[in-house]
Amino acid sequence: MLRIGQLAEQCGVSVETLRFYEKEGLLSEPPRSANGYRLYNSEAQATVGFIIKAKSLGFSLKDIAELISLKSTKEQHTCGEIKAIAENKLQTIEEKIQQLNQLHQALQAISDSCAGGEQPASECTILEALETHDR
Amino acid sequence: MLRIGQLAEQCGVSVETLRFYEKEGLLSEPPRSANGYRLYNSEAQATVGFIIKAKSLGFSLKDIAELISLKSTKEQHTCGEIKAIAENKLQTIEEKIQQLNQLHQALQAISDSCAGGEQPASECTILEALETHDR
DNA sequence: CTTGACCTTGAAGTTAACTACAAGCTGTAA
DNA sequence: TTACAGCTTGTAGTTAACTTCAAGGTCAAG
Repeated sequence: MLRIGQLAEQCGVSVETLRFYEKEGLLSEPPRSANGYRLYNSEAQATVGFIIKAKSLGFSLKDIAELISLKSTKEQHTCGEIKAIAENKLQTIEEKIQQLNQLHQALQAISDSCAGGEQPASECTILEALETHDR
Repeated sequence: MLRIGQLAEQCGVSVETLRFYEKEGLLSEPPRSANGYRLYNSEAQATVGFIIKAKSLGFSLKDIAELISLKSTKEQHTCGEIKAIAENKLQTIEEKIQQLNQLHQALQAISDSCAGGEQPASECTILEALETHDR
């Protein structure tokens, strides 16, 4: 059984983050030692690992809470349900990428139009482009 | 001269947003009518357009404040200075895109490993993958 | 003369995911 | 015994870009 500081160290997060996850319902309330310290078992450790991994894959804490609740009642749920969440997230990521690509293209075009260099910015084409509201 | 509600309508933002931009120093304090109403001229309108356009290109309000301050003293600055800001932003966008691409690839692989469908999620490979902390 | 749209100010609320702080108890090493 | 690290709780602060609210002044129409 690990104390909170040990679990935090193992998982590479802060003690405050673990208490925060507990408060948010991502991490269930662990048993306490006689002096009131939280004592975590390896299941708790796995759950924190799950949270960190899911976060690194772009899931929000809200998403993760949903995933954990499905996970804890695996038997009552289908692979399809889980996969739908993943695919939904994939789509969100794709949309973000597309938006950023458009952004990049537009800004690149504006930036390319300006030679840069030492001449005064009085007629800088970047500033001009930013003033122009096409559409 | 436009009152704040008219300018807001013209620009497609809310009245509160305009007052917020003023408070943040993006929009200079306009003259007031006898009754204390803000009165905007076409220059103010152009500035709001500038803000909106720059925002749509991924600049933060902080970036935009900097751009506006350079803009207002164009003569003392070079195209190179302006272009550097644009290129910096382009790089940030590129980094975000790359991160999202990596994310997408990892999540896609995990999602693909699961057939989906009606079988119970007891051994769902997505949940398993989320539990696994490789690295 | 009253209704209603529009304007004023300043302060507080929103969302996400923490982070920091205050005040105090516990356990161990010198 | 006295530091000092580590634990407890609850509350407040952070960032970005607004949004909402409260309380009140202004102006044109009916």
